[in-house]
Amino acid sequence: MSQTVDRALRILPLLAEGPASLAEVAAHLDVHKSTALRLLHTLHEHGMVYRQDDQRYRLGARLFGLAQQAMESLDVRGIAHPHLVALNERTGHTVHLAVHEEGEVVVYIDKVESRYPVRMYSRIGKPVAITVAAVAKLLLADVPEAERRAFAERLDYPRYTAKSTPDADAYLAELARVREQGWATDLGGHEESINCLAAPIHGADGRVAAACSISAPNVVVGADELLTLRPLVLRTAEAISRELSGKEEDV
Amino acid sequence: MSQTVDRALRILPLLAEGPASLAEVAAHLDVHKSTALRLLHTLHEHGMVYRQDDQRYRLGARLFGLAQQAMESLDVRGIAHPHLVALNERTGHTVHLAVHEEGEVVVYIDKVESRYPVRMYSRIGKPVAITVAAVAKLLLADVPEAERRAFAERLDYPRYTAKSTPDADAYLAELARVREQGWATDLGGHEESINCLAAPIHGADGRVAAACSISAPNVVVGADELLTLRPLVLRTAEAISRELSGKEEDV
DNA sequence: ACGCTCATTGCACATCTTGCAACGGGAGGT
DNA sequence: ACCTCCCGTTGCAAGATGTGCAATGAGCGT
Repeated sequence: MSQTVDRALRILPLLAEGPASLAEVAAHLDVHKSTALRLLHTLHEHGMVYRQDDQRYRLGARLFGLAQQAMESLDVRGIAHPHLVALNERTGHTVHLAVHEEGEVVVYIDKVESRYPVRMYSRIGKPVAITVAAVAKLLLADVPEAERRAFAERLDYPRYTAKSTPDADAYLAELARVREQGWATDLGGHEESINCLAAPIHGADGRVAAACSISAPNVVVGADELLTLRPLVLRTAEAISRELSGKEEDV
Repeated sequence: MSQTVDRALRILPLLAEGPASLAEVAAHLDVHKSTALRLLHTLHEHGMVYRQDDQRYRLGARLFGLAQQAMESLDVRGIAHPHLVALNERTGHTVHLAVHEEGEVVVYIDKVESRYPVRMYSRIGKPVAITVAAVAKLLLADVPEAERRAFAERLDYPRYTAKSTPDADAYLAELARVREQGWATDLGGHEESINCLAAPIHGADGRVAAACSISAPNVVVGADELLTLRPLVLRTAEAISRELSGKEEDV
């Protein structure tokens, strides 16, 4: 809606991919160099971009700080954290917390590392592999039918592994099942040797506000053994839901 | 420099503190509501802000993703990571990696958790307590004399603990010492019971490009015992420096 | 030393942004 | 149930603001 701001913001994803020179930025925006310069200048003053020694630009530290602060101020996160730690202590596995946001993105907003030496690669703030991750399935299974359908059609279905969700139809079927049963899994769909088990966290309005999961590599526990932890994960999610909905707000 | 973009960007730190309504945003910017609305709209389209159910705005998931991507594309980070993991494996303590950016901010860009049950609170992306953290001392000790002085004067010196750096003079003296000896510590200056030991990572130009540290609470190891790990930390930093400067780039 | 590329600045034009005023809808009070 | 108040939203005209051009300067490789 605002041309200038729109252009300025289009610079950020470009720089996220790696450093770029003024000329590259101008070309990307399809504007004159002087225009790009002024936009970069403004972004720079706000610490959103950083000018490295070779005069190329990359994203600035301010961005990290903002993202950080924003995540910490999320309600769910603060409430859920102790429960996630407890779950990690009882199972030893990596625990994740994720939320969905209209922009078609699911992101991890908290993580407690596995106590086993094998660690999986994931990071807070990272967009989740939406077509395969257990937490993503739960979050999307909750969006209204029509939207969900349109959304599924629009997605890419990367074949991370042989078990990855192949297409929209398979995904919608999976979402229906997940919705039905109230929990979700990802058995080797993202990384061949890693299994996840997730449960939904409900807000006061009954809708799915977040989802938490435990993940473990095959070498530590097999898929069936992981599934035996289902009651534990579900109970954790329910405890968080209750607290989030304020059903036990008192002292 | 660009008024519109400037206004749009001023919205972000406001929202980072917590959700705000349209009216609040407009008041904060000192502009008409309709103006604020259009800016928010543009930010929204880019996923930078999110509109919650109560119609108030908060920062959006896109921001997390951008920050994430930007951090992962930092050279130092990729190079340093395996070394940090190795250091963690040998000592068991929490390992941090931090960089400095002109905007007067030092941020953690990587972290490997302690293997001991006691964990410290810190998070990737978080701005570092600049006046006390060991990594901050190393990074600032390297900026040119004049700038360093001006900078130190401008800072606040929060008394986190009794051992926190009290004022600019003390800080400058500490920086001089750190510069001299080539490593830094924070002995209970940030949190009473936590000690850190940091070493500098040099870029190809010889300047300090980053710093890494190990941290441990008193209950696990005392300050003097932590200091015995100095050679290990220094060697880790040197290894990263060598690789970063391309002094052993080959196959 | 020369010529190249790339960042930077001043300026006049017009485009895009701005604030106003009017509309609409939801919540809360009577 | 009605009315009223508050807040978000929209159309529009005025002009401030952002834009592209062309010229300057800095840095680098030949």
